[in-house]
Parts: sequence; structure tokens; C-alpha cells
Amino acid sequence: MKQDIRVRIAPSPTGFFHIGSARTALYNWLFARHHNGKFILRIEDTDATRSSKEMVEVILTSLNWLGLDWDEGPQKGGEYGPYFQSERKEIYREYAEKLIKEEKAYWCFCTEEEIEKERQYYLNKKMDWKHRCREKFTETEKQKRMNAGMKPALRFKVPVEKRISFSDIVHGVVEKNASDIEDFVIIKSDGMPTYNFACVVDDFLMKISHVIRGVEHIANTPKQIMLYEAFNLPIPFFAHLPVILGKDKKKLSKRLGARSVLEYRDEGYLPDALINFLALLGWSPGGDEEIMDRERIIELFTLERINPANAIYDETKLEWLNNHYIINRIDEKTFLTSIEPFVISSGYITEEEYKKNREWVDRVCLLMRPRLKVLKDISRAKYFFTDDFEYDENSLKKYLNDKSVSLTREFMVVLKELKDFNAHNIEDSLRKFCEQKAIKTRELIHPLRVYITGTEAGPGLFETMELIGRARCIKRVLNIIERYEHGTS
RNA sequence: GGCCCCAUCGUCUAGUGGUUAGGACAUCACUCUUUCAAGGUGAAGAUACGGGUUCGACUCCCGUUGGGGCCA
Repeated sequence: MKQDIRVRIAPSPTGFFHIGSARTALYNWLFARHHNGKFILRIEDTDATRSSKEMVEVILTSLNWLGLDWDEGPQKGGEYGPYFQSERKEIYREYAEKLIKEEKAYWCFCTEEEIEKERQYYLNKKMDWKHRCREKFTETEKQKRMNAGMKPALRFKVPVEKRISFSDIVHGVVEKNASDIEDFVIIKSDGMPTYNFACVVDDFLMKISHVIRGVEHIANTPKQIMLYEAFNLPIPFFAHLPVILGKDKKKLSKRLGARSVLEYRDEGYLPDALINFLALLGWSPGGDEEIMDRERIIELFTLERINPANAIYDETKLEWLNNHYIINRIDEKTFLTSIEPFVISSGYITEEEYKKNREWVDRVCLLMRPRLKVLKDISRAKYFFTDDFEYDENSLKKYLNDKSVSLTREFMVVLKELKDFNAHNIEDSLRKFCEQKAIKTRELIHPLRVYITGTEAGPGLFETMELIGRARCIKRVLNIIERYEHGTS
């Protein structure tokens, strides 16, 4: 009978929920879903001064946006709660007591200064040093320090003769001598548990079967294993994920461009595209398959196929993937509802106007669709919405000249008389006009585009003109011509 | 300083002793085209280094270098 799969993520609400945290969450979630297991969210908020409620919200919102639903945790509850570590102090204390009773932990009465001095001493001598103060003080000295108001920290009595070994699913066998590990603190002098201690207690009580987390914790794992052994608890499986590095090969940090998941949302990345991208950052299904929806990734995902090497995070592929999703992986309706908030936040149009002209706005968005890397790029469509847009200087230099001006002015007469001002008719008349003039169509199309949109790049000119409308097109052209002829340009 | 982890094109990766080392993004060229995208075709581009093991190593072992991390 296979053991129930239960995994967890345990973010601290102290910083932003960035790409790295999101990927750890994703891999845990994928593993749980693949095995029909449970995905648990536990908030590591033991650092009261740095934790905040807002950051908890950020975590929940980020996970929700990504569509990584958790089975137990905040907002969901569950039979192994509470899921906030700050509410579990009593539990940790209880477990600490056990270790004290069995003499597997002891109180450390050293002051920080003393420890620092000791460290410096050995460092200067270039000697290896591990803090162990098991026999350092007599009972009377301890009492004396207590009376002086000192609060001791609880240290774990490392079984120095042991060699700790575990088999990591990603990295294989990892070994370490216990003698290389100091008698680490498990309860700080302020009464709070340290990461390693709380983690072991919680993972056990929450019946976590697989611990899937970043490699930065691989060095913590031997400590945790010693703790499991001290408590005589079953040891979970471990899978340590490679770290995501920035372009400078340094760990992603806020300073070096690490961005919060919510920023991706606000720029108009599609959650599915981000999920697909993140899944491929450190994992691959084995073949050449790259574009995969959630169901497909869940189906194919295994921890064994995780690449142990650190990955450098390059956003260009994400942009490409997002554009690909915008064009090919969502239907028209989904696209239009997804882009709505970005149209409104562009500020070119009020929500009311949007509702009134929905059909027209939708056509603009559809026209822009293949050109959008992120939904926010809809802001480039400014010239559809308002006459108050900027003209690109270089483009004007190129196309605002006597010849182009006279051509376009003449063509305006044709436009004025056009029956139906639609793309087809505009194109038709323009081609005929050019034929009569014996010029290439581009000689008219390019200046016309610049006069009407202010830029050389954009969707097809005829569709663009139809949407902008006859009156505004002609007005823009005449305005820019006037500007040219009065030398104000 | 000690300990731990890692190493295939610029980037993400496939590959598990015998391959012209495959794919994707990015780059470049061509193509399509009214521009920009998108699309199509193609080019260029990698096994960090040095030793072993082996008939044969990208692949296994050791070392070096480089990167990342933990102790902090």
C-alpha cells in the first residue's frame, strides 16, 4: 500500500512572493496533483518583527492567481492545523521538553559576545570550530547568569560520532559527518523555535511525505534528520530543487530584478504561460515537448526528472511564451476578458466608454493581439483611442516632405468621397489612386500611416483606418500637413 | 575558513558507453508583406579543463577550475 502523498510549501511572509517561491510552490503542487495527494500551505511567521499580514495576503493572492490551489492551510483549514507557525508555539515547546528530558538538548548560557569571541579566536588561527558548550558552565554559574536576567537558548546535542546520510530524489545520496555540525540552536532565547526545529515538528505532525524545497536547504537537511532520529520519527523523502539565478549568475534578489508574482500579473502575463515557463525551468518531460497546459504537465511531472543544476532566469523566453499563449492558446473570448482591465488601466478610455463601445474596443484589441508580448502592451494602441498621441520624430523626418504631403492631401479628397469607409474600400481606392499616379503603394501607405498613427509600426493600415474612422483620419492628416507647411514641425 | 551542491550552444534543456550531440528562446539571413509583429525556410552556436576506466566516453571514477549554498 502506497503511502499518502502530502507535500507542503512553507513561505515566510517577510518578503515578496517571487519567481523562485512560485516555482517551488508549482513543483510541490504538480507532484501532489500527479499523485492525487495533498498540497499544504503553511505560513512560517515565527519572525514576528519581519512578518506581516499584508505579506500573507500577497502569498495567498499570488497562489490564487497562479491557480495553485492548496488543500489545507489558511482560508482552507484542515485537520493538522493551525497552519501558522506563530500559533504553534506550545507544540514546539512540548517537543523541546521531550528532548531536554532525554538529555538530547541542553541550555546554552553563552552570551552572543562570548560566542563571537570564540569564533574569532579560532578563525584567526584558521582552525575549524563548532560551538558546543555542553560542559562549559557549572550549575552555580548557570544560576548566577539566570539571576542576572539571562535567557538561555536551547541547543541540540549533536551525535558527533554519526555520519548522516540521506537519499535526495534530485541529488542522490548526500552525506555529512555530524561532527561538522555545531550544536545548533533549536529554541532561541526569545522562546521561538528555529527554522530547522519547527520545520521537523510541523512536517511530522502534518504528515508530510515529501519535502520539496530549494537547495539552499540541503545543508539543513542533515540537521533535520538528526532531529527526526532524536524523536524517533519517520523521515520523509527529500527533493531539493535547483536555485533560480539572475542573469549575473547570482541568486535572484529584489535588487537584481527579481520580481513579485503579482508584478507579472499586473504586466499582463497569463498565469498559464507563467506556469508553463516555470515548469520548464529545472524540469523537462524528456522529449521535445514544451508547450503544455496544466493537465499535461501534471500528467508528465516526476521529481526524478528535475535537473540538479541551477538555472539562470532569462525573461525573453517567458515573453515569447506569453505572446504565444495570447495568440494561440486562449480563445477570443478569454483574450478579450483578460485584456479588459489593461485597456481600462491604460487610461485612454473610461470604464463607461468601454462598455458603450465594447464592440469597437474589442476590434482594436483583436487587431493588436498578435503584437502583444504582455497584455499591458495594449497601451501602444493609444492612437486608436485619442487624437492626443505623440508623433515619432524619426518617422516624421522620413515621411513628412513635399512629395508625401501633396500625395496624401490629394488622397484625402478620394477618402472624403468614399462610400463606405471600411478597410476593403480604403485599400481598393488607395490602390487605384496609386495606379493612376503610377507610384508604388508604399509611397502613399507609409506617410499615411505615420500621419494617422504617429508611428511606422502597427497593425494593417486599412483596418486601423477603418477603426479610427473617416473624420478622425482626415483631420489628423490635414493637421499634420498644416503643421508642416507652417514650419512648426 | 569548514562542509554541502552543481557544470551540454548566449539562455532553458534532450541525451543515461558507440548519435552528423536533438529541440526551444534569443541572434543572423532569406521568405511572406503596406510597416511592425505573427508565420515559413535556413544558418551560426555547446559537452569547462586535466587525468584515469574502457576497444570506445558528454555519459563512469578522481582531481583542477568556475559557479551556487549552509554554518552566519
